[in-house]
Amino acid sequence: MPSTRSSRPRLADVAARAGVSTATASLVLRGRPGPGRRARQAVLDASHELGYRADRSASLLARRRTQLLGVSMDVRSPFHAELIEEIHAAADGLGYDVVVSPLTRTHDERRVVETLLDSRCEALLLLAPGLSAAQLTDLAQDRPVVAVGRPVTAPGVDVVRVADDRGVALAVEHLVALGHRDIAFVDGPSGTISTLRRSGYRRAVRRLVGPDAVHVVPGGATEDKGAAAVSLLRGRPVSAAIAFNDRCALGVLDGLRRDGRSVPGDISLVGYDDTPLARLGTIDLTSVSQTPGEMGAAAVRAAVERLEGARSHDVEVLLEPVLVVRGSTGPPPNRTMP
Amino acid sequence: MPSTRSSRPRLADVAARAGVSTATASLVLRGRPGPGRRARQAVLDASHELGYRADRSASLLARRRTQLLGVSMDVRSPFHAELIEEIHAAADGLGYDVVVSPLTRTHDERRVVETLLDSRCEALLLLAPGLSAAQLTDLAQDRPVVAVGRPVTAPGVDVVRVADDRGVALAVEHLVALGHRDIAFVDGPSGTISTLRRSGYRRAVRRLVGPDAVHVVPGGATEDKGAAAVSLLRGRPVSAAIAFNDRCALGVLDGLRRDGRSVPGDISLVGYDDTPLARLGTIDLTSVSQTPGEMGAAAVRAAVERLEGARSHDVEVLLEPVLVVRGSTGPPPNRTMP
DNA sequence: CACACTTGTTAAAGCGCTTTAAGGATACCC
DNA sequence: GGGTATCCTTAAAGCGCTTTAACAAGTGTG
Repeated sequence: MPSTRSSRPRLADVAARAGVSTATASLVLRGRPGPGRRARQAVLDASHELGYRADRSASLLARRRTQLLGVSMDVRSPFHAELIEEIHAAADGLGYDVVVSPLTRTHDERRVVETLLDSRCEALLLLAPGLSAAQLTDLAQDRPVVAVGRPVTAPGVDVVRVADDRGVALAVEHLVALGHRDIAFVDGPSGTISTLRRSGYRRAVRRLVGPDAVHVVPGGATEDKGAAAVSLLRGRPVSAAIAFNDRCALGVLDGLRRDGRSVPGDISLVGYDDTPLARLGTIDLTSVSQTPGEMGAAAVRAAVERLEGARSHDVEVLLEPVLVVRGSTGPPPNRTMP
Repeated sequence: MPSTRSSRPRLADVAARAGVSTATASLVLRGRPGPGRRARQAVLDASHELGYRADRSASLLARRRTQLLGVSMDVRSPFHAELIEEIHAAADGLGYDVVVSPLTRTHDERRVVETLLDSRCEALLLLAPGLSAAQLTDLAQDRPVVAVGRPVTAPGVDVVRVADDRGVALAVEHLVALGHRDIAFVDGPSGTISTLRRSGYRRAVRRLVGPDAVHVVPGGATEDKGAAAVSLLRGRPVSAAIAFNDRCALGVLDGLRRDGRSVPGDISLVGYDDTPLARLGTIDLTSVSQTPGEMGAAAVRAAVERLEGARSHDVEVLLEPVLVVRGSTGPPPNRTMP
């Protein structure tokens, strides 16, 4: 009996209209081999005429595999937004679907993970997870877990991140190539990431300029910390600065301008993260990109490899950052380009 | 038989362990009346010991109502991010759950809506939908549809938005109260929203200053348009400007500073949207907020009213904007506060 | 023409939960 | 002690789809 309710058509309705069983209809609609030309066409027509769409809950429930990847994200982060796009696209290409659950005031990471698991996803991609290594390992007991963008050592958990030290080194190389020799680093907040970036800076400057050229000033992750760092930049002749991230760089930029120093005329400036902020016409900041495209693809790949049994050992995917050159860097003053 | 698979525990496992039927277990776990103290406690204990979590697909499938609200969002928009937070919180409070599907390069609005419908959500909250009025009306045939933040006239569709003209009027009132009389409006791109904001400006200025004080200069929605508008501001003595939105305001701000004019010393500036950008320490822009908290709550309320049969006619919820005063506005130069 | 093979199709058994109608206790009253 | 109202509890029937195993029907063989 075709459903008389005004609700959406059921698979049974399509099958009835096509004059076949629901089994055949199901096979056809998912492009599985089996049904012959006649049946196939009939089902397709019927489905189209009825405007049929499979009920996802029912499919998921009946299917062994769900082919669903659960992604947690900080809904406020533009970087996560970019990652989501890329993850979506990459998953699509591999026949997986994505369910995202945003971290909000009312839904902390634990709750988000639960929501994700409740929707039967087969793997978890956690963007910059705040969970402890132990919690992550625990989660990874029952399904693949990929930590994206956070350097964490948790057995069983795959990690996809960008080489922070290499990113800062790129910035140094760029500035040195422009002729700079007095390059300062405005440090970030204490933590793994700052440490990696700072040591990347140290090593690159030592190598390319000399051991005495290292000049790290305290800063932070926000504009005000960057602005505050500007006064510390006066102690030594500095023709360029690399900031911990774009927000910090923005503070530095603003502080410099208030001081009457022009960027990049008097001083060149490099940020980190390549946020939309950096791309704004009025800011136009040279910045190090974490290549969200690569990260998203790598994260999906890591999860799918595990799911399809192609790998059972942990992996850490270390991606190469890319320097995006914009208007905030140029040759140092009192010098001409070679 | 308790499931021997290593998978998560089933309801049947909990029931078995508690020594009751799955029916009782289900009732207890959803806090429904019926089961007595003993059974209740036994189920709760068993569930806890097993770490049981209900499978969402199965619940949804079995339940009549899904109590699910589908939300589409532009994953890049910080404003949408705020809305999502608020919607989530509001829905939570009314016993509804939210499934969000982000608009991305690979998933346009049509596809997002389909995804949402496939997950059995009972109503659609579309943030700034791009669909035509006809398409929206069509969707609203089968379920409540709420258009959030876009003024659209589509029969059957509820609309929740902020009164754009009132927002600009607030800005004018604030500036006039500070003593300004020469207030320019940097216009936005052509469209409904610009029209509303512009006319709000016109009416407020006519009323509070005089018919000749109206001064609209062409602008746009982005920084470069704002910066370009600065030169047009020189023709007339202007002590304050209201920009179409924050991004445009940012351009104006930058242009003014380049001209050597200080904000708010020489000229006061007001933006629109109260984006995180406006809150940055170095920008500190007075701006009109669209009150995402109110919008989210109103949108959820609109959907739930329809779902629970409390209303069957269309409704347009027009919210009052709020002016957030920051450092970019002050008294005009050569004047003392009264 | 009986035999094994394909190939196309379907009946029926779930997936894990909710819900309804019916069944068992228990207690209370006349 | 039988009747009945009150509580708890549960068996069983789905929710809409997928999948497996079995079954027709058609194709060649010996």
